[in-house]
Amino acid sequence: MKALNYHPDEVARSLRVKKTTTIGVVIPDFSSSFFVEVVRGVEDAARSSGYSVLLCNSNDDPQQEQRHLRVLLSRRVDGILLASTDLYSIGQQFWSNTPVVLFDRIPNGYQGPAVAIDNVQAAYSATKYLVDLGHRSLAFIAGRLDLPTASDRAEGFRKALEHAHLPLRGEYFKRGDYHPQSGYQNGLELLKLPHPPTAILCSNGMMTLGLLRAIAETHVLCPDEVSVIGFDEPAPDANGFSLSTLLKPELTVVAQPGYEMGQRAAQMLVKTLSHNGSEDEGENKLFTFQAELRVRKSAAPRPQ
Amino acid sequence: MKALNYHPDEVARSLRVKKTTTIGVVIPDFSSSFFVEVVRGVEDAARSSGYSVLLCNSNDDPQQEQRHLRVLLSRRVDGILLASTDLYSIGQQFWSNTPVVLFDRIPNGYQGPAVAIDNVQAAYSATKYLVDLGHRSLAFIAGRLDLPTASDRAEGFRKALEHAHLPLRGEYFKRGDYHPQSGYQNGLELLKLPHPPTAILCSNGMMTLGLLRAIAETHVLCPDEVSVIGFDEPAPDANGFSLSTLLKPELTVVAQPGYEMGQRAAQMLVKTLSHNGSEDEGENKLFTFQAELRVRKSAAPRPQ
DNA sequence: TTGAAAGCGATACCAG
DNA sequence: CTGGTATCGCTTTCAA
Repeated sequence: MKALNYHPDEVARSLRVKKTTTIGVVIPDFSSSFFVEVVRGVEDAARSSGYSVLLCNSNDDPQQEQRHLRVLLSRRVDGILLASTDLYSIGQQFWSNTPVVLFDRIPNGYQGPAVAIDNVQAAYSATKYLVDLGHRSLAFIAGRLDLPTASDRAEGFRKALEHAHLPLRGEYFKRGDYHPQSGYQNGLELLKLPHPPTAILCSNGMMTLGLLRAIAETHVLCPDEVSVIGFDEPAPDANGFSLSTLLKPELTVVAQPGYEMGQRAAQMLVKTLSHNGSEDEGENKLFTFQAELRVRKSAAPRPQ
Repeated sequence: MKALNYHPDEVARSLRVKKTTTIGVVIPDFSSSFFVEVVRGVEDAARSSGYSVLLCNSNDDPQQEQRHLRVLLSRRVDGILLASTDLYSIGQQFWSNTPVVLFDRIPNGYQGPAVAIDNVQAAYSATKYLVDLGHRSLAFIAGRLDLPTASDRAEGFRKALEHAHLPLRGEYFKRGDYHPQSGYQNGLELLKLPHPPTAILCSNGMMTLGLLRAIAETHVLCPDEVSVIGFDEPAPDANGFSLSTLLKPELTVVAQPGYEMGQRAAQMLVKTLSHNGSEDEGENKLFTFQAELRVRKSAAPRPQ
């Protein structure tokens, strides 16, 4: 029979059994290698459970995100993985009874299933690492502060300074928007200050790209004159071959386990689906990964 | 009505109207920033035409690719975008009447709709560029030679040497598999040769990652002792912020317009779908992009 | 213009 | 166990 290639109609089947064995994934930025890694993890885990993946890119636009979610719901995906660009809405409304697992961007106090890293801790230890290297003038380039990832990292930075009894100077605290241009712009401003910082912590990979460009253009020496730690590997590292290790100074970063986060999020969702929505399975809370400080060469002891 | 959030059931609709407004995309490697760029282009173009995207990663495994295609067909996607890892099968069987647009990897003599770059030409001009810099000992790291992308690039390399009346030495022609490890391994072998080449052309981004690592480890100076040109940007360049420009020597590359290729492929597919399968619309042939040689610093005149 | 009925291709159920 | 039939939620058609 099937030798003469017959493919059972999955859409008819889906209509009847009321499930599509499909999960929807919404990410805010397809240029970011962090989110690409997450998607890779999701795809792998989903496939190995027999699920297909509908991929959506909101491009950090709340309207597009809403439209994507509507489409996914219309298509009757069994569940949704979401890194929302519009957390306020997420927190407020419950737009459906389709299970959702949030990743990376989680509203404060969110009770549902989610996976993320401990951003406060991650930024704290990166900052402490710089302090321990002797730096006293530390700058921070923040992301969109309406997002917990950004505000938590800022919080971690603040806390570390406080514990070290170092002042937090206003001109050393920059607000970016997670995109490369803002890393570049804020980087330039920091480097051209009368008293530039001797170390900069940058809140994500895209902005780090911009910051590195700013450093290159101003011919400031890194790490001799300024130390840099970035969040995320700015480029995917395949099989341990990471571009970050080949950069002018090898880049010291706080690396999030993107692939594992994606895998885990997908697994949590699939488990919820097989338990058929029985919400409180114990697994249904926030799962927190630990970020890893990858010490390379871009952060060095404070120059004299 | 819809104020009380009602989402029309797209799966029931699909069953009735016999179309899903969904396209399937199968890529061979999710670590490769080239394919990620393609997917980004596909996603954008698809969404703007109202299509959703089912994403599949074959991981360069023919079996997985077959399974993915079966699933996509079962799910009644309206069309498929495919960079196949198993071109022989593609050329032979016509597994369905679901429209397919091939991208990047096209069997020789394929008659259907497809988008790619002129790989012979791309490798030819990169090689000629090296020859014009005075290099006489040129090496080439090939990809999987069963793939036209790989064999065409090899062909372009050969042709350029021939036109320059330069010999093609066996130990300078390496076979890789498009993965980083093979770029690393072959790179080491080349660099440790009694008479190492003064220039290396590397067939894709992943292998270039490996090659750069080999160069770093052996402390060979690039471009002073060996010039390097890679295919593809090994990292995504977001809004003009490319990591390649921040590498130890800024990397000279042959860049494929991945995003545009993805867009174009999706557009071709969508057009075919709206013309309802009337095959020969004039648009339905191979669309060829031009690769761009991005001259930076990793390729320099031959050392004395 | 509006409303009722048939049917898309599977599954699930019930009777034979 | 085998086979006929209702059903999923929508579009389409046809009749009123």
